[in-house]
Amino acid sequence: MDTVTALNKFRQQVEMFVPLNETEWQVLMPLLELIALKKKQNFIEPGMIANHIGLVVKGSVRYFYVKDGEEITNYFSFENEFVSSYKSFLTRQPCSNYIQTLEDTLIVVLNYSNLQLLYANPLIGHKMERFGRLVAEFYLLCYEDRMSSFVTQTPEERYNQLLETGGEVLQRIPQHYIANFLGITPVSLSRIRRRIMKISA
Amino acid sequence: MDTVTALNKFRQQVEMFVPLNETEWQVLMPLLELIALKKKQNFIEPGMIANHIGLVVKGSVRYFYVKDGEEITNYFSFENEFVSSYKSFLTRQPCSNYIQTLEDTLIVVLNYSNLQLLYANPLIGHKMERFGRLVAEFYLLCYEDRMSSFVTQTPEERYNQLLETGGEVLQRIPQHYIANFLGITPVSLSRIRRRIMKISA
DNA sequence: TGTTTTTCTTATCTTTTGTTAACGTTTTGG
DNA sequence: CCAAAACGTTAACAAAAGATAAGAAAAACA
Repeated sequence: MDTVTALNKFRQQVEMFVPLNETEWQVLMPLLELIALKKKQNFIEPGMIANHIGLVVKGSVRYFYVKDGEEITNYFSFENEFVSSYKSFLTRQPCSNYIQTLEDTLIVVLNYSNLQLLYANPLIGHKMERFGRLVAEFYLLCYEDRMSSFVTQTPEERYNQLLETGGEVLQRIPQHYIANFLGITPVSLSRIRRRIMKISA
Repeated sequence: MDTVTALNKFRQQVEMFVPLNETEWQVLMPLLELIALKKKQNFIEPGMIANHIGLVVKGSVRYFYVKDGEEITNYFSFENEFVSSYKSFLTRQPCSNYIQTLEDTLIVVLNYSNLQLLYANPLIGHKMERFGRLVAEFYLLCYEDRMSSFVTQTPEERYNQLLETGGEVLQRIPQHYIANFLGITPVSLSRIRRRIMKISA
């Protein structure tokens, strides 16, 4: 994928939240960079301060912690989704997790200080603040749903719901990552799958 | 607590995110309302569209779903915290949970259409958008932490962490609500507490 | 292609949690 | 102040999940 296509996908995704006129795009565009990562490369590592917020224009990433030497997968970002260690990015504190590509991945990024400049820019600041608000609100709702699912659903219910909503993406992700995502062990997910098989068979 | 004091607490809390000059406050203030609720009254119920975002200036509330006739407590808001069914408020879809006071409670609220007017107001829109963004980002980080805790921690670890961070607020909340909040049953929390007692004794 | 690594399943055993019910205590509300 | 409701603990049993290990299948890659 060439740079122009990548930048256009970024623009298109921003416009899902706020429309941009040509002038505004000309202010924003020069501040973007394109990062290409091979499979299993890290976008961020523990100890680093997340300097970029990005949009995955091709490929996918997973977020994971290392606890007692074990990787625990926490989240994913796929094509046309934003990617960052928001906590580190927003608080300017060192990150505590990895973000690693699951396949060869292209990410359009905007760095922290440039974003602050945009927020403060009278030409485009109001609209960028709105954009930032709407993105944060969007993810707030995603997180709220997932948070609730841990309280109101059993692991089996969470897995069934993921099957319904997750779509084809699930086929591309190793199952033990999904197990982590659901808050259970890979062995336990395997048992849940067998239970479901027996019922539907 | 009188209205003036309540409104001032609201202003003070907004200024934790963005400073307001007197002119701006004079724009914002007339749009606020004060809601007083007695203990166990509902701030919102399933089926309603959340029309207000509020700040708890006195008292506390809990969020809960009803599943199979059972109340499942999901979240709390205490003094100086914002309160709303964000999903319903932001998406304009009917709410699926209750928000109910735990004690006599005062809430300063701003309704949806007034907030949209503020966002669109050239005088104060940029700053209000920023305020909205920062609040959303703040809760995003809270939710992210809680979400992670379900993936990376055991119920016992979550309870221990809650003891460390929760402070005196925990004393005021019935334990079975806390159990729900941790994603376990009241019986199980009781056992966890006994296990901890034995270890520390 | 063939070898190594990763992934998934299965089995066994242990630990934890859920479920239900009983009991004593505390709180609530008339 | 008293009766009713709510709350927390405990017990017993069932169900589910964690830990560990082994083996088969699939994927990676050289």
